[in-house]
Amino acid sequence: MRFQKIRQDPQSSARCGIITTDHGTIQTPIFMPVGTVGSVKGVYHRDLKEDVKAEIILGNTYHLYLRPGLDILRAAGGLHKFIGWDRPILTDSGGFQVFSLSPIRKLTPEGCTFASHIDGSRHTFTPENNVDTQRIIGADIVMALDECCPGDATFAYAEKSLKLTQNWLERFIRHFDETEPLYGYSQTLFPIIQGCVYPELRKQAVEHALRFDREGYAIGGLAVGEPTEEMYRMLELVCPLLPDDRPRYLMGVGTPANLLEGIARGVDMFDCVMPTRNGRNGMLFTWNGIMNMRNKKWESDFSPLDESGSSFVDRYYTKAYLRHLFVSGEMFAAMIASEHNLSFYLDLVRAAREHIMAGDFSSWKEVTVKRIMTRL
RNA sequence: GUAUCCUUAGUUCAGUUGGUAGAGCACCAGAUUGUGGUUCUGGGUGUCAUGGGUUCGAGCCCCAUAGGAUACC
Repeated sequence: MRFQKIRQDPQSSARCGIITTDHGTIQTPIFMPVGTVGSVKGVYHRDLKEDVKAEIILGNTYHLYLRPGLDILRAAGGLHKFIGWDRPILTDSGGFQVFSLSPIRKLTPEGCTFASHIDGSRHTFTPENNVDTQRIIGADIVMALDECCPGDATFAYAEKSLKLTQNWLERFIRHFDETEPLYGYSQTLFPIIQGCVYPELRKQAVEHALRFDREGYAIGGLAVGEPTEEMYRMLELVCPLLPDDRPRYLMGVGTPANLLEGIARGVDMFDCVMPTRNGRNGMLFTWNGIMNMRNKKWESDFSPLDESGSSFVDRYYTKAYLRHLFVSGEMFAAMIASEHNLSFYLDLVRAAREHIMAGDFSSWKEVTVKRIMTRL
């Protein structure tokens, strides 16, 4: 993997760049649709590429490890071949899922033991076997195994949690560097900066991670219960400490406003379930604001979904029709909403890139944030 | 035709010795940030079939009418 920074915004920390992987290039800032189990829910790969214009998607180690399992993934020749996606893929390690999904979990210095949310069976992730697992999945970018500390954790808990994450990171990197990719293309690994909302812990986390000199760094443990302003403060603290010539990935974030504010603070990569999950539940993000498509007000609004959107679905389907599909519980509703929202998120980061290149990102961001977060 | 039972929110139903009604679903709104097509939160939207009567007061008791169910001629 290679990152080439192309342009720095003079008024903010926003920047443009290009990530090059063996599965193609990614223009940053970028939003990465989440495809947990090897599927961006409800969207054809064809539409993801040609309509949404996704440049990279996510998979999840926790889910893929449980189903279909490593034997199938290895036999398929890795996740790219298994799902028929030839552009870059990033996999999360599953640390967050162990924290958010498993009914039973136990963290030890060795690793984390958890119960499957599918059948209750017990499993253990260690940094070492997690590397092996992500080698088998074969993503272009793999994430270190970490503990995602809750946003309201005490300093003492956050400090202890960070120690564990740092210990796991050392072992993860050691094993990663001792092993080889399995399918003939290269993989890179991003450490994850934790530290909750405590500046000294975040600083410590950055210093520790930088010792390993990796090709990119992730910022985790944000948008997990802390106020949004705290998240922005942490980004303002962490990003300047990270090397200018490496991409920064803010994990799990966020709203359209979060993306623009993150970009302004120096973030290059984002992922979030919001456009797809909230889309499935009827929430549409547009340049003019946010619509709840289930609302009665759209019942007989026969105007296009989004006049200023670039997706095929934006002009082809009407608001009244989409509301009808949601109220009727049709899966088609979720498909249309997902495609629209992902298209909007990708449009949003593309517009951000264009304004960074044009040199007017900051002023554009100020007016745009207000507009896109309006409730329609 | 006769007998018995039923009729309460959009719907399926609950409603105590008579004190002017409640639940599930639906509906209306809100939440959702490294995904379990979820889940959570808030909102009752009513001519108690209709018309009379008894009573201080009726969804409840009495009479009539309408509609429905079952059984027997």
